[in-house]
Amino acid sequence: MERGREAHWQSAWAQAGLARAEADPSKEKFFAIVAYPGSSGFLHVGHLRGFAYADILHRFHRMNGRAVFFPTGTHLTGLPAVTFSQKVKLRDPATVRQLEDHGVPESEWHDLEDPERAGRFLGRSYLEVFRAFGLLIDERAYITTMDEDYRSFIRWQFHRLDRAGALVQAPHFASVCPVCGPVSVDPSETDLSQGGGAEWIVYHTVPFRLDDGRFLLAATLRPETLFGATNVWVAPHATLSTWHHGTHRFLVSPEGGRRLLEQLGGHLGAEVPFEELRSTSVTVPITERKIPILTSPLVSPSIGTGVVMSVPAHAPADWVALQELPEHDLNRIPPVESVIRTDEATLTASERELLAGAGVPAERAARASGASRLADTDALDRATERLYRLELIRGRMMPGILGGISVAEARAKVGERLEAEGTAPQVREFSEPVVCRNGHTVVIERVPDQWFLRYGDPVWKEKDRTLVGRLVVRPEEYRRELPAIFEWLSDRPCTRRGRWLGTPFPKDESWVIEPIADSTFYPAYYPIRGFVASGEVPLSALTDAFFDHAILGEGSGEPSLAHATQQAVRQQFLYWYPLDLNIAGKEHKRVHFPVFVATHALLLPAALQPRGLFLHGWVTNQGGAKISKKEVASKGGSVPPLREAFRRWGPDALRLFYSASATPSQDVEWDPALLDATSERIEDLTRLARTALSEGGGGPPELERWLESRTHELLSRIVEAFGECRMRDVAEAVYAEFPLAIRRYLLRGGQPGESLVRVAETWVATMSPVTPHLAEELLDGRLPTLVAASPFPNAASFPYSAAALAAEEVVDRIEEDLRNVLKPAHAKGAAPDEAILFVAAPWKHTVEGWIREGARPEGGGPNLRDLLERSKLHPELAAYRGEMAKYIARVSASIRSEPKGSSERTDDLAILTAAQGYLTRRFRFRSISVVREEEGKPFDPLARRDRARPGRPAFYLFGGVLGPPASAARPTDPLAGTKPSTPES
RNA sequence: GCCGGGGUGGCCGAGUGGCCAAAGGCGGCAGACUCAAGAUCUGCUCUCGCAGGAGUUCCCAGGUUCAAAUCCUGGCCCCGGCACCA
Repeated sequence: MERGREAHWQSAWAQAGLARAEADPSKEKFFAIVAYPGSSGFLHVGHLRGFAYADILHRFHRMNGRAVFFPTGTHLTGLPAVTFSQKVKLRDPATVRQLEDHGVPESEWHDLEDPERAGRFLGRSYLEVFRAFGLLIDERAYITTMDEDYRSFIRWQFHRLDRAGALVQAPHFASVCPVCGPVSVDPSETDLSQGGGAEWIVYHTVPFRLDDGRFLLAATLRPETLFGATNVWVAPHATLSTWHHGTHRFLVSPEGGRRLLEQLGGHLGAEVPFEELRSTSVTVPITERKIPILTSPLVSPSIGTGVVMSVPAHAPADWVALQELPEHDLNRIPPVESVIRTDEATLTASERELLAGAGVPAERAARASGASRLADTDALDRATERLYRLELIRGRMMPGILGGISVAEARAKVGERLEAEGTAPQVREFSEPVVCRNGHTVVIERVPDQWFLRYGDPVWKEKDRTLVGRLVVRPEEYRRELPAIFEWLSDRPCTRRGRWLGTPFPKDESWVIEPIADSTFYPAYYPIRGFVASGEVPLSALTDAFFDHAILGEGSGEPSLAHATQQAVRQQFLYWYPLDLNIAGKEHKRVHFPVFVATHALLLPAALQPRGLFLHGWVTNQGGAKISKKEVASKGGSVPPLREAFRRWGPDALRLFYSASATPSQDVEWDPALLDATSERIEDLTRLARTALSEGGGGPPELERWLESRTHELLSRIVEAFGECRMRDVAEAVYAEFPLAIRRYLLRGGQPGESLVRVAETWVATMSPVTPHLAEELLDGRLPTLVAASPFPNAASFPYSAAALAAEEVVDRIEEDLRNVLKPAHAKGAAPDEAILFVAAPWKHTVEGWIREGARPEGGGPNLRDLLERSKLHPELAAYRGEMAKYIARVSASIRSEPKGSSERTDDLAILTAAQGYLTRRFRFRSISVVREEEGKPFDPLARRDRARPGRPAFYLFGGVLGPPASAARPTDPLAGTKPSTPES
């Protein structure tokens, strides 16, 4: 298709008003959304997959006579737009290149330095992309989350949540930049310049008591190993801070002290040089053992509390540190003994390898990993990780300790016991340094008065469960997982402090509602938005009373607004709600979907609950990773920006690519070569469709019947697949199997004509949901309306004939059999070019029917004797009784593994006679004759004719160099250079 | 660790007990058409096979069954999630 034609059809759809959702009580409705995109930058090819699915479904339902509503919006809440505007301000090179790629004139850049304006600008750019992609979105309902009306809606929503008791305040830990405020630590590094991959590590602490009542507070991931503690480590030349918490005094490194202060409060007191403690010892909690304090370079004061519990039997680093210890220190520590055992028999090969040799486990693991000095940090880390993991999974405590329970249990038990004493708080830390955009180190801080949504509330959860049980969820794997996701769903912080975009939290405007929390219920606002956009409902009327009435049917509505208007709003809402389908990428599995479902479950009555969720995979780069913005660049980048993708392949190729290259649940790998292939495929189909739509004499009636039956079959399958959102199956049927059927028709000698044209028009119409531009282009001028506005083809308008399908299968089957025999023959240089086909005698039909009746699914065929007995009741079969036994024996063995399917009785003689010309041409034979098995005296030296079965004729091949057949002179290689014989009709 | 999903031919990817040696696409090879190229069409693309067949395959090892890619047991490996991320 000429590239410009897409724009032509898009404006034709716009002119016909196809995208405009019109409530029509005489029609069923279909209302689906795609989770609206955030505003972190320009869209790329990865973003369009969900939109493609949504549009395909909306188009399908529109063609089926439903009123459809496909709205969208832009999510401006949070930091993404802030960050984007910041990058514009700083003229970040990658961002500048994007602006240039998208043709944004430099004069407008200044405007984009404002976060809200930048976000709105990005939202508008998304709409342009959607139009160019051929989406039929009703833009009258377009929202951004910073629009005044949307914020009124959100305020109302939070009032309702509050009234339902869903909001609570509680202490919370959060990542915070001490200078810039709260930040989100995630791989997209929106807020960060470093450390997006950081995880939270939660350390247990172990308080080692000094004689004067102070505690040396060690941090550890494995509190259960305290039974094997031989000493405590601090860094050489360390100075320790005193952290006062409650009535207790703890000695920790200065950094550790600050961390505890941030997370747990208290205050910091005197600094203590380690020298003061050098010769003292401490008491291990629980065991009450006395152990020394020693120094080692293995300790980093900045990690944890800067104090380390040494367990040389189970921590490779401790073991190695011990080897480097001066004699006089070594003498102070108690003997090293294992406190955890692992059962040799349960180990895998690689685990056994880790624990090979003699010594305590840490010693073995260090040896196996090649770590002998503290300087071997990589090897030590490896040894540590493997041993920790192994002992956690397989380990049990030694029999004398805690009764030999498993390590996992022991860890929980020891942790609990320590905490119960009030002297062993947990301390959190990032797994790697995290640095904010402005270069400050991000820390974890306690927020005492964080607002939460109580998703964990048991009463609420019960409502979730009920709804989840009723939801239609695709794909199936996700449906299975969903109940578990709701079990895990727990209270979520729903507000933030800082310079985020968003709606101020109604109960306390010093907070801003957090991005996930303000996008849980918004589909309910879409049906109303049109009234606001048109001015029918002024902003001032968007009060709680208004929404109570419009969405919940409660109260009498907003007094300042005409009753009739409010009735209309309410009707509109009730027409479109419930939402039929919420479509989103798999990243929303645990983010958006659960809270979307939960909020609906809480706020709406059963009849208005959402009906379906649809989760799709990503578009990934060639490594299988989700596409990131960095990869998108017109030059050199592996993923082109959308404008260029549309220019190169056209929107239809992209849409087909998204639907056809993987099941919706799977990721599709972005591969330009595949896009090239897809767009070529569209060209192929175009040619085929044009041929099929041309004038001509038609084909033999039996062939047309077959084509129509195939069309019937395919249409049923397509409609069914649409209904279950199996878009890949749709694409396969429409873009692979349908053309295959048409090619077969042409190959079999069918000509374009009335029948083929009707089929081809139908076929092209089925393309309209997935490749709408192509469909319009091909049927341009042939339909009274646009294809997108015409009814979806109906299988019932094509007669279905099982006999016609069965007949074609007979031809297909004989082709396959002939090919099978010809292949080895040709390999040997033989080239038969004449064939006699023997059609099975009528009695075989009868007998084969009996065999099928008698075949038992659990195996074993019918009894030979019974069948022969039965045949005695049929005098007309008497003559064949001899052959019959042989035939039954041969056939009943193989019949079990044949399809039980169509027992359609075929008139093989008529079918093959009709296909004679085709077969002759196809195999470039000189002649093919079809005879009844029992008739005449055809040439059959190999006695093949006995093999004939109903639907599967026997044959004898001869000619070429194969044999000395009836006629003598013929070219030795009839395949070479021979023109196909002209088909007789 | 816990929860979930997986491992299929050169590649992508269908396929949940029987025409499955396994759809479809991509790639490759060959042929037809053509002065030629391209496009298009046709065939082939695990091994063997002068008669429609046989052998060995769907991560590995066992098992159930007349029959296993599909069910069961054990193992190995991979991916995702478990956070103030839309």
